[in-house]
Amino acid sequence: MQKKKVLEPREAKERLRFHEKFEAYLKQSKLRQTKQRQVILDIILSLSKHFDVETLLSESKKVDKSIGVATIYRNLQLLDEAKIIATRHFEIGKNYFEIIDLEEKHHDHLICNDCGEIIEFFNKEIEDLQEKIVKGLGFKLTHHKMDLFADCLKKRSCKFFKNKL
Amino acid sequence: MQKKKVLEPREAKERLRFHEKFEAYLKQSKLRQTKQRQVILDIILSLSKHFDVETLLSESKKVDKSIGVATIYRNLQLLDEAKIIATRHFEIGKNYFEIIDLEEKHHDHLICNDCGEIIEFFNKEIEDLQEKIVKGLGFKLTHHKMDLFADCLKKRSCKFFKNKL
DNA sequence: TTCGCTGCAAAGGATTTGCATTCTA
DNA sequence: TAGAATGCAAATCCTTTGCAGCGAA
Repeated sequence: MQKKKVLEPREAKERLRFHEKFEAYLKQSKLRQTKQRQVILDIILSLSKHFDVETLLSESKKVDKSIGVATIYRNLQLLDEAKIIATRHFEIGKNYFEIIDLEEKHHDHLICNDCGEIIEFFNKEIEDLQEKIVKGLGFKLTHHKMDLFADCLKKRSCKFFKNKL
Repeated sequence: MQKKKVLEPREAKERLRFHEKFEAYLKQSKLRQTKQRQVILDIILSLSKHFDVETLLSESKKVDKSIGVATIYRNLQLLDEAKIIATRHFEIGKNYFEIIDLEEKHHDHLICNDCGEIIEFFNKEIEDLQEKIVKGLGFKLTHHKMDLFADCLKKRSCKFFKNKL
């Protein structure tokens, strides 16, 4: 099993590559580069890997208070199409978005019951079993969603626990 | 791996057991039995195992046209607490509900990309791997959600395909 | 000078809530 | 009879849309 990924703050060089990827997508789709699009992607890259609309909107407004919700939603859709972010829904009625690593590695999620922290992991054995099961039922697997919910055994290192101190 | 479960129409005897379970929950919680609650549970038991609010509401209205949405939602919440149904969210913005078998067997889902049909399955190997992964990350698994999305290889037996004929 | 893009506000869809009324225990 | 449950409508929450004006190419 793959080790827990440690999320480092994004470096300038990496951010540039995301901007280039978005730019390329815009050009290819004959869409325009705008100030707002730059700001939104900038903010996304400064947020933690998993974020919600509310956070993105309020952070974006700090840079340019005229940015509206509609622009946020329209561009999240665009970034999803450009495969720069992926849309997730861990709970009812609320969307989460996730920055897709440039290396494009698939992974599943472990969600901490105590603090809601999301940990990514990948396990080849499970992926293989999924293929096998689906095939056995007469289908061809296209994609999947696997979220594991768990209690933290080392409460001291849990974000939630820290907040209680 | 467990075979695909064939869903038989619910027998009167089984329905009675669901009603008894709900009744017991209501009594224990010092809540009241009402005509609407009976109707709603009746309808749920007559629907396919996975259903949505819209279907439940329209079917319930056929029995008692005065039943309102609020009552439906309030009772779905209650039935969830009573562990008679479970709330699911396969896609954004729409909830699905699922009748929990009296035998209470856990299972995962395969969702057909063609017709949306939901097939249940259980695989011990995967369950064991999940435990192992989570433990390795310093957590204790409490529950999980695994949904596999797939294309149907036998289009002829696909609900979606049939509708096209 | 085009259109795509934006902000705003209004519209939507799903779910919830407030309240007067009805009804169960 | 108390207070739980209901139906209705209004209110929320999140997201989408329509439109006139703005701005990138």
